[in-house]
Amino acid sequence: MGRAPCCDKASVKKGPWAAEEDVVLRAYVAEHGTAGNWIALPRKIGLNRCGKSCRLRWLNYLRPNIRHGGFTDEEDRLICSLYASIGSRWSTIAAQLPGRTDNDVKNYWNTKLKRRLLGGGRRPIRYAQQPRLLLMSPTGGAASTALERMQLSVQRRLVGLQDTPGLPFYDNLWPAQQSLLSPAAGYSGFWSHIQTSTYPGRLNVQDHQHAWGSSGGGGTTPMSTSPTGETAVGVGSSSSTPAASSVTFDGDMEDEIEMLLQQIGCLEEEDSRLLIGSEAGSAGSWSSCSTPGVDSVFQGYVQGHGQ
DNA sequence: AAGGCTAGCAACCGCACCAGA
DNA sequence: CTCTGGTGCGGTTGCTAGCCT
Repeated sequence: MGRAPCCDKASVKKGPWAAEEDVVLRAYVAEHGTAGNWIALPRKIGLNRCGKSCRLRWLNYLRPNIRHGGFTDEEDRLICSLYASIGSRWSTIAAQLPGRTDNDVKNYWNTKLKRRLLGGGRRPIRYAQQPRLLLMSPTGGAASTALERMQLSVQRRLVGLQDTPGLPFYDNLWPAQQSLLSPAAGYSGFWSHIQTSTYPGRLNVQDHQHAWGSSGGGGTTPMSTSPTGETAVGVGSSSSTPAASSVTFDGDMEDEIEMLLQQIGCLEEEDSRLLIGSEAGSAGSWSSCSTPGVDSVFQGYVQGHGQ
């Protein structure tokens, strides 16, 4: 049984806002503010609208100092960098862009940036003959899109992962990193974010959290090394030994990801090879990203979810 | 000129979280 | 502690204008 709807959807007006409605809403909010109750607001001012609709209209369109369109190159870079580091946290990303709304940023990403990054000239995925880094989904399948793999790569980089064959993922982290990322320490947001944004409906965070257990460490190994030498990176696999998918990505796909990462200006060429290839090497630092501020946003995001 | 297609964007939907009763 | 209402957020939908054939 679901909760009661916030309004009578059958009787409230839906669809595009009329200019008169905008005037009424803008005038009221300018004079009285929202008084902290959007649900009651439309009744007060005689608008036949849902309170949530009023709030959305105000936040995304009527609020002062809103900018629409005309995204600058700097904003493009910031959006791409933040998306790669924290995923589709549009409100967080929008907060870094004065005058931009989360809806605007989301639409801009979905219609322009994503297309620009992944658009024209995509090569078909070929199936590899040689062992390569596998970016695993929790169900054991490879991450299906270049974006997903890009996110996983960056996330892997962000937790300081290094390729050490035979060592489970979490055992491979520094103690400080383990405690930072441990759900036991209260930091579950990062993983739940990964679940919802990277693997909607496919990632079992609880399984992932189980990987630490109460004593931390052991159990599920979201990163594992397969018997064939393929290194699988996953988050919260429900299997203690994630089956290596038969799907791997050959040079073309790696080229594509490398290109994407280079396009958003976050990786030096040498670095991206370390990320994507199976060679051992240091994970580098996100602070080397050419877009200023991304590190601090990510750290803030981490801290915010750790409280 | 007309029909189909696509991109862009405003708005809706549903879920999660939080605070207060 | 539980319930309930309000809010915030991300994903999705649907409309419209412009482009293409």
